[in-house]
Amino acid sequence: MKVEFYLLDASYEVMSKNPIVLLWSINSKGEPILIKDYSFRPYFYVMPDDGVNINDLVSRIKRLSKATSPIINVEVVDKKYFGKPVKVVKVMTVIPEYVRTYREEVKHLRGVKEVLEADIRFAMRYLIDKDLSPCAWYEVEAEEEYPNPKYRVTKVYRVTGGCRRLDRALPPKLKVLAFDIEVYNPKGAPRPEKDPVIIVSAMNSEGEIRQFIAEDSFDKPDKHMLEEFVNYITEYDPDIIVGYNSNGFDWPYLLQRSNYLGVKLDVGRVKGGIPRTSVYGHISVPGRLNVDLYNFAEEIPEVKIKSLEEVADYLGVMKKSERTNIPWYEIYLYWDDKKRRDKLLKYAKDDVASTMGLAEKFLPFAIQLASLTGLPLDQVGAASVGFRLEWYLMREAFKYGELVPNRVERPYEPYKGAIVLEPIKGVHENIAVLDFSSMYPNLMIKYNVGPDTYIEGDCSVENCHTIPGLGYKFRRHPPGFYKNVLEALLRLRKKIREEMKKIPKDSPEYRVLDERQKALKVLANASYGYMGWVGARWYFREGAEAVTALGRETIKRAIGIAKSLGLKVIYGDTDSLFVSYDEKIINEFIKKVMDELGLEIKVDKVYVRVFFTEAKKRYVGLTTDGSIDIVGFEAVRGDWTELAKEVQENVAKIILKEGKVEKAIDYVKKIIGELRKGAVSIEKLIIWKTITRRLSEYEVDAPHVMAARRLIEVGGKVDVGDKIGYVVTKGQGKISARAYPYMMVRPQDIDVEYYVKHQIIPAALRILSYFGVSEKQLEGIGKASKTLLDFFGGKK
DNA sequence: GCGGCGCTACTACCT
DNA sequence: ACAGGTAGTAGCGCCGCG
Repeated sequence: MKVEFYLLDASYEVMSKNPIVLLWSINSKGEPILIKDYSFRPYFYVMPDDGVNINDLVSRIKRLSKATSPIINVEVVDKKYFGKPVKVVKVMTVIPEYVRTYREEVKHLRGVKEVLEADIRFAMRYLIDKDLSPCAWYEVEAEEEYPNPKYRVTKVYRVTGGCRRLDRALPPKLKVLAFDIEVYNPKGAPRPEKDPVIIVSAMNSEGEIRQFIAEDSFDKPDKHMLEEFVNYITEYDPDIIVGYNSNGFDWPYLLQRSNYLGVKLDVGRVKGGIPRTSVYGHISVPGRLNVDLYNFAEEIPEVKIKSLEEVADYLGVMKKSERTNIPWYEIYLYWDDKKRRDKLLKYAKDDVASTMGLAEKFLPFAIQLASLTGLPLDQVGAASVGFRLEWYLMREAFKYGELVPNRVERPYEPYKGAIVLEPIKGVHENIAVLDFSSMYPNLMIKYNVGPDTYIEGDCSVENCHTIPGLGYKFRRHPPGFYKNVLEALLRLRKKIREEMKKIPKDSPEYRVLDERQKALKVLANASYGYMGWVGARWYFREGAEAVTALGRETIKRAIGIAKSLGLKVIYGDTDSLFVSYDEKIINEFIKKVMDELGLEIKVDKVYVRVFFTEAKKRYVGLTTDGSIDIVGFEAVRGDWTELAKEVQENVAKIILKEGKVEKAIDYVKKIIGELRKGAVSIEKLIIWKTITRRLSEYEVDAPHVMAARRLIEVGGKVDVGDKIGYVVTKGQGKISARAYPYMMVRPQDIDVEYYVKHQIIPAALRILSYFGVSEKQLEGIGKASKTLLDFFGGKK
């Protein structure tokens, strides 16, 4: 019979010494089903040394076979390695774990150059070979098996025939369960062997919220509640479980705590299977997709502090003003005081509702990324950009008959990057910002850059591109791996964008396609960085170096064209140019760039006014719709106080919109006055900085490091990657000696003068000093400054 | 013993 | 744990100083 299914995840089990691939899926009715494939066997490739008798090697490999997992097939196959045809030996065994064993033995055989594709996990191997992607629809020839109570699914099938992809864009209705735990934490960081889980909140796709609450007993107060929660999960039977930082906190805590309590966290679709740590540091729940939404929040650069409430606020899921908030270090107080428990429950409810809200925002994109890269939904978020692209490349390599290179440790080799122009400082009016569209991917395509197209030695102009300044040569034909892959990605994206034009913008299909084209763009844009990443399987420094060299050449020639047309170039960075805006000339410029350089350049935006200091990568622009763009300055940095950022933004607005320097000065003075009066709340004075290594590894006692140490002294926990919020207190000497975690400081102990001198004044002067304003003027001792009119290029 | 200077460490940004 | 280019703050060692 034919079975239609939407693939969620793949895993495998070994039954009586045979591997069975398990395809966890949803059928057309939305029911969970399991499709088993008994026929697939693990394998890897062996690359022989040059001149080795391959048949002799084959027989020597055969002799390694062991009874527990025999080598069932050894054959010579034709593949390609970096584009060159090669004969390799394909070694097949039975039990997936034995790939490792045989790999090690084969590696040491005489005449073996390399062992390849032995590090691809079995379930993923299956998906690649069968061209199956998670989060896509298929139809397979299969037979129904007797129901097995071991699996919590409606039906179990056994694959009997082929599988084909269905052209169905929309996913089935997936059951999502959001959850969030609150833990008793009187000593700061909670300890699983001592501190109980006090509340578990769960919300399902139907919008129902359930809260599980600990008992008020001294002995294992959370045991019963955790059992109830486990029951609830299996009863609701979600396809996807989402949390916020659940891989980093909730799951590890639940696992340790349940271990201590003797509660079995039997929440998967395989009876008795418990969550366990898996690849990319994510936690895998058998048969379900455990997605940590924090991974996706990390990819929003606009949000600097990635707490659930900040991210939910930014995405419009739940406004900060509408939610109950309790600082984490006070949670236990709300639990201890029974009159305040209601508030704690409300807080927990808001958290889980926000989490579900984030799921609605992030999952559509995550689903597209999963179906594109072939990584299961629960891994795709946890995998870094480099790994996502790499999985995509591995799938493509299989289709081209290309062997996947091994990951090898290499030394870091720096190379030259892009050009950044010296800006012309001051205020400029009517400026267009032009960008090359996907400059690096297009250069890679145009010059056929890649490890397999690189030519050492002589090559004629008709046959090769030569990279300016480097002399590296890349053959023109045939296209290499990167070119093939990138063209396919860009072509597909173009096709999707065309399809989108045909359907209504508010339809679910439109949204799916939009998320898909975004995912395609992410992959294409990562290709250059990936090629220059020493950890990449397809690392190729000369290629990455060639791309940046071509980029520099391209932008230089574009500047030349702009100048020849009489456009004034104000600034430029990598693939962008800021030029005087004259529609006619700009159109001519765009055309000429296309004709002469063969690359597309487009007007990204037009600034009515834009202001530069002498610094690169920093400017403020007033757009045609009246909004202010701040780029690079303190106002957009997460490690400056809210107060300083606000001051700088307002100064920028006053200057660019109204041109009133005096007004800006008065405004800054007013804020300084308020600060000195104590009228500024402590939240606006917190400096947030990331801890990027273990505290013992720091060479200098920077303020945020000292603050982190002080947090640990009082029982707090600091992990690599955490942001520490500190304030500077009164006293003498180094700032680090006076930097304390904000929750440890009373408002009257804040060193207000530090904030005047090191936050407000520098942030304001960054812009105002160009207009002749001095620190003294902001401090109060007034002196006339120039008016903005003096600075508008020659106008009167 | 201490202020000034230059260098280094560190973080976060831009494309 | 995709790249290099850049700005900026604070710490720290060193120098000179009767």
